[in-house]
Amino acid sequence: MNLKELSELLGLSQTTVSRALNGFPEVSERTRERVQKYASQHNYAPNKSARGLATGQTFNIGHVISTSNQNEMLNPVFGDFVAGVGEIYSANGYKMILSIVPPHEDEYQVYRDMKAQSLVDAVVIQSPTVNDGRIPFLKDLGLPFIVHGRSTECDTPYAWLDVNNRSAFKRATDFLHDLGHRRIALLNGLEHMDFAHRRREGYENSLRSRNITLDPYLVSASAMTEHDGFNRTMKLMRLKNPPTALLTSSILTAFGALRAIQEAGKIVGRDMSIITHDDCLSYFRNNETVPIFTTTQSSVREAGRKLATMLLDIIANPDATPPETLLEAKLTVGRSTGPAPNELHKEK
Amino acid sequence: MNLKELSELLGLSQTTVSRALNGFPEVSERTRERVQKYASQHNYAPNKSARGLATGQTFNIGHVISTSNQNEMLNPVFGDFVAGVGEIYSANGYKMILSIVPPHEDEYQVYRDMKAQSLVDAVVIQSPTVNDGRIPFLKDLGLPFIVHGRSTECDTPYAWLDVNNRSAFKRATDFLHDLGHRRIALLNGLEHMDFAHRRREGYENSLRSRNITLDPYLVSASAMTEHDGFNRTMKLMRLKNPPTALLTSSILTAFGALRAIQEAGKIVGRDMSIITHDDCLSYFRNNETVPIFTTTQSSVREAGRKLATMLLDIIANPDATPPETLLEAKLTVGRSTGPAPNELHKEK
DNA sequence: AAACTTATTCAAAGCGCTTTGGATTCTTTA
DNA sequence: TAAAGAATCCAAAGCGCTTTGAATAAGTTT
Repeated sequence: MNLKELSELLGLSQTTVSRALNGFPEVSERTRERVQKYASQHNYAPNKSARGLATGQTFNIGHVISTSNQNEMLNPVFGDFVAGVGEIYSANGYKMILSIVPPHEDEYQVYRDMKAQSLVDAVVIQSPTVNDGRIPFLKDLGLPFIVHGRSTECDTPYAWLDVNNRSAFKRATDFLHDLGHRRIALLNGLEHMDFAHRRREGYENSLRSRNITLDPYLVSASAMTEHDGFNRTMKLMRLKNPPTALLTSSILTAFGALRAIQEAGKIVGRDMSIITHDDCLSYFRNNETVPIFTTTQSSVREAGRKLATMLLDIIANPDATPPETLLEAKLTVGRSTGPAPNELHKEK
Repeated sequence: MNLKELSELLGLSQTTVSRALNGFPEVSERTRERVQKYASQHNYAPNKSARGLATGQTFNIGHVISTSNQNEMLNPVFGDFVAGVGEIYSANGYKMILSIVPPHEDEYQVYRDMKAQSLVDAVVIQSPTVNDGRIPFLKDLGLPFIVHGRSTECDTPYAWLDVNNRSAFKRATDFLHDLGHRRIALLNGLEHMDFAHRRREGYENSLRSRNITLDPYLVSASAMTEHDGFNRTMKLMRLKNPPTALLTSSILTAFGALRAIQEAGKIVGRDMSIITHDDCLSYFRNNETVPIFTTTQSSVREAGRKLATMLLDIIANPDATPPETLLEAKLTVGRSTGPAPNELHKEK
């Protein structure tokens, strides 16, 4: 069923039917209703390609995921982010085009093609690094975009939505300091990632404000896996002078840390405190009456919803100044933090 | 840059340029090379909408994710599956269209629209249930598709790729029986899901072959989260006659179980054995020299690659009989299983 | 009743590509 | 050298929609 057939069926011209369905004012309510009835009855929907060709708008949004770096690791946050974004897209008639870039292939070429083929109206940049090259590139290419996160050292204005990672980690570290902890380890994500970079800044700011010098043995950066959290925590506990608290970048890492601590026969929240950032992943909720972990939390799904809304705004309004949104993470106290064990306790 | 401009630049007709780029034989190699050089030089790529309109092929594949059921829970497997599938798509010029269906909206309507709009050439069905209505629906609609998993009670033939869940769980249960375990708990996924249904069959088959009657207190079905694994294991350990081994459906659940066991001061692999199914999620590897868990493993990413390859075959060859692929999971012995504690041990 | 609005409707062009059927040039063969 | 056959290339139609500019019908005013 196409427009021609539908209009013949109705005894109207294609113009009128098209206008009726697209809500133009110059068609009477009576015929509009008749047209809509027939359309849904015969399950008519305009051909996407034809419409795209005629209007120049695709109603597609591109998401490009590069699997080249860090041995095929996928950001665990990916699923929930996409779910949040996708909700808004489908409520507004947009579709999401997901492009997986295999190892050793050029992510930039994907954007170039998307532009040349008129595949998408805009793209979303995920997992930005410090000084991310994609931002100037897309500006230059003239493809509208928004960044989930930010990119330090990128001076031109661009649209973004980010969690205030610096303040979140400053606050978390302060909280531990206030509990008496003096040796606080940071299990950070890979620090070329912008979010990890900022988290480290927050951590360092807190140390500085308390006049505590940073012990390089206490900070490490790597992929955010359970496995990794376990190994790094094991290593920390074997130090001559181990930390009394850990700050981790992901709930996955936190669970790894917890396993290590339990395996060592220690008790979390007494012998070792943990604060983790929590993206509120749907299959990893930290929402018991008293949560397992003390967290700085910020729902990545909700972030997706907000970001998508911003992007649709950008598309509708391309010449406005790029919007920016900074979300504050919420510090939620759970069972994984407690006062620093005193010297006596530590010695036995 | 469009075809018209490019052909004018080259002093050729649009026909010739189009044929040159699409590999038709009636254009000389010399002009083909010239055309290709100019095209890549000027970053020309055919407009996707125009091409789709002219050929009727979209080179899009639809993935529809419904978030309506089970309180917005996303299948944790989603990310890795999509990564595997997407690799094959992009190697073959296909794009993936991801459609998130918000709660309380009709997934079937999404398929209807995809068909009516000629949005996609085919779709992938994920997370099939027992007697999944989408299979007859899509057949009826005439939209090519493939199922990741299978659907018990669905009698018409359809294309699918699945892990042999029944044999995997039979084998795992047998393995535990061979270690002397007699009270084996099953922490299953939701049993309207086909994979969970089959896993339960495998479990029951093993019990039956050993003449062990099923204790309903030992089997439960729910979402596959860490939280849930923890709670269910806690409950099991509080039974008068607790199990000595657990069979879990996901590595997330397994980690929850492990946490519960450790928190109870027990040792995994001695006081309580665990076997879990492992989808080889990229951020949840179980690949140490001696893995933490004994698993039935099968990479969901690899499954995605295979499934995508099958689907492209179906598209190229629509009238062939629907292909079927059954993958066998690999039983990998790790540190989470050991002989059943003897009665003496159990009594203290 | 004529002139002017206003409300509806429509024919046709155009979006950028592929593809049919035909035209042109270049080789080969009789 | 002419005719036949390949090898190249091209003009134009068509895919299904939106949109421009014009036409018709109905309602209002003078």
